[in-house]
Amino acid sequence: MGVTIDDIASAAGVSTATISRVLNNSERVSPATRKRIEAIIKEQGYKPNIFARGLKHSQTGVVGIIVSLITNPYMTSIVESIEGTLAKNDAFIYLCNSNNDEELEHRYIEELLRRKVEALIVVESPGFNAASSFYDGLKADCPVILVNEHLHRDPRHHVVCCAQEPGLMEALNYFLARRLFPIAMILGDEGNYSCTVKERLFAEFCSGAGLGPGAAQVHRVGDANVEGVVTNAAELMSRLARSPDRPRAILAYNDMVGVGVLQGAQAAGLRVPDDIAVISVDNTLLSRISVPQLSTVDLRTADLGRMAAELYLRIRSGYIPAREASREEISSRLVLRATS
Amino acid sequence: MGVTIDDIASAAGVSTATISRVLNNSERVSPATRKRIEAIIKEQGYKPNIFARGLKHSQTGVVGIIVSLITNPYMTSIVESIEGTLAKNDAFIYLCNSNNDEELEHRYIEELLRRKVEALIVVESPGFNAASSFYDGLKADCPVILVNEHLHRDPRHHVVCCAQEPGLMEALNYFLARRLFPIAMILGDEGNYSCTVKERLFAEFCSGAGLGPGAAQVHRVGDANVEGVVTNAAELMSRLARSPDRPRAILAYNDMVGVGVLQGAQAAGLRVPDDIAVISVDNTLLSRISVPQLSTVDLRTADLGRMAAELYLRIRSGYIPAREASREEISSRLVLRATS
DNA sequence: GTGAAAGCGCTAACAT
DNA sequence: ATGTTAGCGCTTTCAC
Repeated sequence: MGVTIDDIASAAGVSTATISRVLNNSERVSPATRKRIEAIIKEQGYKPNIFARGLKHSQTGVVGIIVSLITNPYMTSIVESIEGTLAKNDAFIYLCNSNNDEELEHRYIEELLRRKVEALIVVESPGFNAASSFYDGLKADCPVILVNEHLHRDPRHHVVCCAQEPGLMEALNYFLARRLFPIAMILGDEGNYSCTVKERLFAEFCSGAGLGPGAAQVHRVGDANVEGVVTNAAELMSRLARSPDRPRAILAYNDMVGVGVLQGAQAAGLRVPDDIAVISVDNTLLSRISVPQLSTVDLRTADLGRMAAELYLRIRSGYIPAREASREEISSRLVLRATS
Repeated sequence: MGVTIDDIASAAGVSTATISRVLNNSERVSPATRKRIEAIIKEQGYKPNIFARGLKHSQTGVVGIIVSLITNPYMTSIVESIEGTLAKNDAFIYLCNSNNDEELEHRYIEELLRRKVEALIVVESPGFNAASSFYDGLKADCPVILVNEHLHRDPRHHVVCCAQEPGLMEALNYFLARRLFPIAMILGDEGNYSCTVKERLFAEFCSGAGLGPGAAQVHRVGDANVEGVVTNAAELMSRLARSPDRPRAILAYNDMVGVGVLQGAQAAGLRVPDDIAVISVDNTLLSRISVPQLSTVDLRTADLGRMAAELYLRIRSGYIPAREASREEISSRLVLRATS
C-alpha cells in the first residue's frame, strides 16, 4: 500500500502522535516541526488512510446526498453544484435516489449514518412535501442540511432554500406593467407547498392590483412533476387559445408545463410572445432548450447546491456549530428570455 | 456505538473468528452454529463496521461512478439505473462528475482507488471520445467497467455498451419503406465516435438502397451536446423547409437536435409527421416531453446502467473473474412515437 | 512540545 | 470446526 503515518514519522524523526497532531492541525506543535513535517508529507505524497480514520470515528470526507428523483433536471442541477463544490475540497458524495419513497429514504439515512458521513444533505423537490416531521425527529450525529425545506419555519436542522415569491411577483408585475390581461396561472396538483404558494400569491397579487375574474384565471393540469404534464399543458393551452377570454399572459407552474404551453400555443397558431407571453418557473435545462427559450423564474439551483456544500464546509472548519439549526434563504428572480 | 462483533461472539458463546467466518460466508462453519449466529446477528441488528473492514483491505460496499456530465439526461438515466440496482444490493456509490476534464477524471480515479471502491464504473457520453488509452494503462485493483466504450474492440477492461447501428438501420428502413425522400441526416460536430458511426452507416444505407444525392442529404449543426444546438437545429430546419429539395424525413443526431428540428418544422408551418417525419437518437426525457413526442432510437440507458451494476454484482459474488476483460453489447432499437 | 502505548472493529494466519 | 492472536493505520489519553 501507500505511505503510512509511520513512514512520515520515521522520516521526520518524530513519533506518529506528532504527525497526527499536524494532520488534525489541532494542539500545540512547534511551528518548526510542523513546517518540517508538512514538507515531508507533501514530498512523499502521504495521505492518511480513510478507514483508519473512520475507525476512530473521525473524518471520513464523505457527505451523503439524498435526492427524491435524480432524473429530474432540477435535482440534477443541484447535485452537480454540490458535487462540484465538494470535489474542490476533497470531499466525496454518496448519492442516494429515494424516488420519493419514504421508507427507502429512511433506510438510506440509517446506512449513511452508519458509514459516518460528515453531513447529510437532503434535496427536496420544490413541488413535494417531505415528511419533515421525520427529519425533526432525526437524531443524527452529523449536521443535516435540508435543501428546499419550506414547510417549517423552525426546523431542527440546517435549511437552505430559495423563496419563490420574489420571482413570481416580478413575473406578475411584468405582465401587469404591460397590461397583458387576462393573466392565467397554470398550476399542478393541489396540496403541495409549491402549488399553495403560487395560488396564494396569485390571489394576493390580483386583489392588490384590483384584477377581477375577467383579468385573472387559474387552471390545473394534474401532477406537474410527471412527464405527461407536457401533453396536458399543451392540450389545455389549445383549449384556452380558442376560448373567448383567451389569456394574454401565462405563468406556468414549472418548466415542463411551460414547454407544454409553448407547444399548445404554437399548435393553435399563436405567436409567442406577441399574441401570448409565457413565463414558467424553475430555470432548468428545459427552459433553455425550448424554442423560443422560456422566460422563467430562476429557482437558482446552482446557488442552492453551492450554499449547501459550503455550509457543510464551514461546519467542518468549525466556523459554524454543527448541531444548531440555521436558515439561509435566497430569492428567486425573473429571467427574461424570448417568451415574454 | 452500535453492536460489535464481540457482542455477537459473546452472545453466541463463540469467538470473533467464527462470527467473522459466517459473515464472510467462507470456510467451514458447522451449519448449526452458523444458523445460531445468523439468528443472533439478525436479532441484534448487527452490521459489521465498514471502516474496520476497509482497514483490512476487504469489502467496502462502495462503487465509484464517473460520469462526464451529470446534467445530461442521457447520463442521469444511466446513473439512476446503476444506483437503483446497487441500492437493492446494499452497495453505495460515490458519484463523480468529470465535466469532460481528463485531468480531473484522473484525480477522481486515484482518490476512488484510495477509498477502495469495489468497482469503478466509467460512463462515457456516446458523443465523446474518452482517453481510452488512459484506461488501457490503468492498473486498478478493482474491476473497471466502461459504459459505452466503443472505440477499442479489445480494451483491457469490462465494457458494457449499446450499438447504435441496429436502431439507426431500423429508422432508415422505416423511411425507405414509406419512400419518404429525401432523407436528411443531421449530425453534430465531426470527429467523435457517435458522429462517425452515423455518417458511415448512412452512407452504406444510401448506397445499399440505391439512394442518390437527390434522395439523401447530410447536414451539420455544430456541437450537439451543448444546449445551443437546439436553436441551431431549429434554424437549420427552417432553412430546409424553404429549400427546393426539402426533406420528407429527418434522422437527428440526438434528442436535442430532434427537439430543435421539431420546433423549426412547426415554425415553418410543416406538419409533423405528415409533411415531414422526424426520428432522433437517445430516448432521453427530451424525446418524451416534446410535443409531439419524438420517435427515437432507444440507446437503452436503463438497461446499460443495470447491466453495469449487475456485472459488478456478479464479480463480487465470484461468478466472474474480476480482472478479465469482458464485453456485453446490446442493440439499440427504434421507438415509434408521434413524429414518424 | 513531544513520545509511548492502548485501542477502534475486524480479518486471517496459525493453533488446536 | 472453532479459538487465539497479531495486526490494519490512525487518534488520543497520559506521561514526560
